[in-house]
Amino acid sequence: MPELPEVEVVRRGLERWVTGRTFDSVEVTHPRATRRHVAGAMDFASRLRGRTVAGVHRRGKYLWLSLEPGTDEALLAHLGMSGQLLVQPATAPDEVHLRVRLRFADSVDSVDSVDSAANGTELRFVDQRTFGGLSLVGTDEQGLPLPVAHIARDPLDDQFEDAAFTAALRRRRTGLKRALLDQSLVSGIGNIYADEALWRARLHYARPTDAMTRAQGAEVIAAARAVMVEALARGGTSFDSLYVDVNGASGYFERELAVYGRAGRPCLRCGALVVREPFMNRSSFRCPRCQPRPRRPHA
DNA sequence: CGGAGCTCCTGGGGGC
DNA sequence: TGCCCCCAGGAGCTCC
Repeated sequence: MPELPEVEVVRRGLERWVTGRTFDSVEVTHPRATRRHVAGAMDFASRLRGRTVAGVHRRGKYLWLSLEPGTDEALLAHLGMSGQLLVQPATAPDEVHLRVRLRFADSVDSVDSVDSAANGTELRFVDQRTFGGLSLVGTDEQGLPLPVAHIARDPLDDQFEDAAFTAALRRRRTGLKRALLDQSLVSGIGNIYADEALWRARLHYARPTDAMTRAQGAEVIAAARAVMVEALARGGTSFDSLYVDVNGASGYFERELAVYGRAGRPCLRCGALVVREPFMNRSSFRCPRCQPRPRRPHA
C-alpha cells in the first residue's frame, strides 16, 4: 500500500510527465473514484478540461496538481490502498480497474508538447479497492487544498518540527501507534511504517503517549523519518503488486522490512520470534523482546 | 472536542 | 471444483 515514500515517487513521476500539459476530455469510468467531488463526476470532468498543470505537490499521502489559469483550485488525489496514477500511451489497452482517464490536449491533437516523450500519453487513475479517488477542490491562500488543511506536515517536510511533534505527542492521551497513524499529528505514516518505526525505536505500540519522555518522542519520529528516507532511496515499497509507480515500475523495498509481515520469523536484532497481534481491526507486528508490553498499556 | 470504533471496497487465499 | 469467509487498511464519519 502506498505510504509517504511511494506517494513521493508518484509525485516525482507526475512532475516529470504532466507538468505544463493541458487537460482535454476527462472520463470517469467508476463513480466512486470521484465521490469526494461533491458536484459529481460530470462537473469534475467538465471543469478540468482546458486547465494546465502548473505543479505537483504532496503532503503526507495526499497529492495534488496546481492548475492554471487561476490559483484557487487543485486536482486532489489520494491513492488509498491500491490506487495508481499511470502515464500511459493513449493506445494502451484499458487496465481492468481503470477508474478515471484524463486525456491531454497534446494527446488528442498531436501538437508539440513541452516534452516530446510525453506526447500521445494520457493520465490514468487505476484502483482495485476504490479507497482512493480524485477531486477538484478549492485551495487556501497558501495554495493548500481545503481538504488537506487539517493534515499535519510530514517528517520529510522542511518545516516539520520534531520538538513540536514530541510536545503534541505528550499532550495526547492515547497509545503510541494510534498517535503515529493520526494524520493530524504527523502525516504520511501508515500501518507498515508505523510498525517499522516502533521496531527501530524499540517501543511498544500501546505505550501511553502522555508517559513518554522527550527523548523517546524524538527517537520514534527520527526512526519514522529514517525508514521513509531509506524507502524513498529504493524507489518506494511495493510488496503488494497492486502498487506501481507512475510509469508502471514496481519498487522492491519490501525485502528490507524488519518486522512488518514477519510473524514467526526471528527479530533481526535479537533473534526472538516476531509476533503478529490484532490492533485497530488490522495487524501489528513487533519483537516481544525488543518491544515489551508496557506496565500500563494504552489501547 | 479528543478519542475510539465503524465503514467503505475488491480479490486472493485458505478451509471444507 | 465451488463456495464462503477472512484478510489487507486510509481516513472520513459518527458517537460518546
